[in-house]
Amino acid sequence: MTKTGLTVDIVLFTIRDRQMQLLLIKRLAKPFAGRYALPGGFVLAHESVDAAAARELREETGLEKVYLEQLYTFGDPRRDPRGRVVTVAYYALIAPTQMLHAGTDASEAAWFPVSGLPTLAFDHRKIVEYAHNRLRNKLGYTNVGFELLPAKFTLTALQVVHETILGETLDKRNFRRKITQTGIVKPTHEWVKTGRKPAQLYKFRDGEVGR
Amino acid sequence: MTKTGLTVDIVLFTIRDRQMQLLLIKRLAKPFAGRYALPGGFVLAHESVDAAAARELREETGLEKVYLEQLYTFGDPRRDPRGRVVTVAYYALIAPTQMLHAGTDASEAAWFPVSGLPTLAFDHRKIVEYAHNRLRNKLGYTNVGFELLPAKFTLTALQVVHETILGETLDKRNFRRKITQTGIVKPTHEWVKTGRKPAQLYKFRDGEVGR
DNA sequence: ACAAAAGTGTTCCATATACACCCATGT
DNA sequence: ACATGGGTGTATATGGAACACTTTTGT
Repeated sequence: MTKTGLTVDIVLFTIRDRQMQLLLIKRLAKPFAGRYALPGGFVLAHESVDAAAARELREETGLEKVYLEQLYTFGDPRRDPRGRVVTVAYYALIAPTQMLHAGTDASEAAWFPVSGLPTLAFDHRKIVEYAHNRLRNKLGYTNVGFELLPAKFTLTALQVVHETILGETLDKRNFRRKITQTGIVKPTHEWVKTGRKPAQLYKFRDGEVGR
Repeated sequence: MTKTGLTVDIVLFTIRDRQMQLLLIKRLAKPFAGRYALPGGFVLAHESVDAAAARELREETGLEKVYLEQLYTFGDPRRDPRGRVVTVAYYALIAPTQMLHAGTDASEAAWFPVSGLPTLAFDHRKIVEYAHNRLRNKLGYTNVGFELLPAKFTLTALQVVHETILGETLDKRNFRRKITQTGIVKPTHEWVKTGRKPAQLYKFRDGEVGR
């Protein structure tokens, strides 16, 4: 029974300034010391792989109870110069209003727009692309979009989320009709002064959907 | 750096007698000796996880170059009574015309309809359900259906594939129009006497798509 | 002759798309 | 007053769903 190293890596997305952004951490240790990499680390002996992903995310960002979904497992024997390390990749989504607490190890973490990433360690570039694709597809048949917004949001903010993920502009009237007619959002009757004219806040159908 | 056991398991589907069927192998060794399980085994030290899946499938069935896609990684620490073993699950599709060669280890292999499986070893029941769902979904936006047919097939045979995967009957005229109008199949002008009236054989768009 | 599977069109409905103006407020 | 983002309706095109009969052959 051969044994292998097993890690998890997390692509943590948010939307800021109408751009998809993701969190990278500057590596302190070899290999790839000084390079940016995805948050992640080794799976411990007695935890599930899913739990390892949640733990690493918590340790490196302070985030709990975020949307976290397994992506794909990358198992090329040469993906890690230390030797055989298989990684199970996840992606996570948070609202830009959620703040991060610095990790216990004071490594340097920073947000980067997906369209302007530095050179990444390991095969993390490939993982990011895989995650970005998954997110785009998933937007079409699920409600993942809401995970990138706070509990209450304007319809324009929701549209910006969709436009940013899809990389194309959408017609305002068609978008609003589709969203409101499916009953997926409920008006809160609260109003915010975001631009000039106040906008109504909406919330996701049944409360907060696991946030 | 903790190390864990790593296996691959393969859900090999085919369609026979208008039923989804999958291949199971009776385990000889402990744990779960005597129980049926999915074909699979340990990932070797220097092979990629994908290669391990292809190798196990070849060793246990003689099949090469079949459609093989990674599904999901199951990492509950209690899923294997021997201790920590994470498995990367795959699913594979073959035409019912493709014959299997018995594996080198003369273990007992048999086809079972998905709707009448025996009790399975490990968490393999969960893996099968995951694979079955993936296949159903994937049929809607890809051409996986063709992987369950020989290179040349009648439109009725293709419809049976779709009906069997979806578990519902489809309208013949709507189905044929959709298939032929997208140009996804080409008529071969060969005819087979399957029922009473001869039926035309079609083939998938560009040759054999990796079979 | 009859049973069995092959083959073939049209209508309707739902959903997606294209498109432009007025409104409330802050500066 | 004007600039900014919020909010609203209609017409057309497209894709999916419902629906029944004729044809060819083997028995």
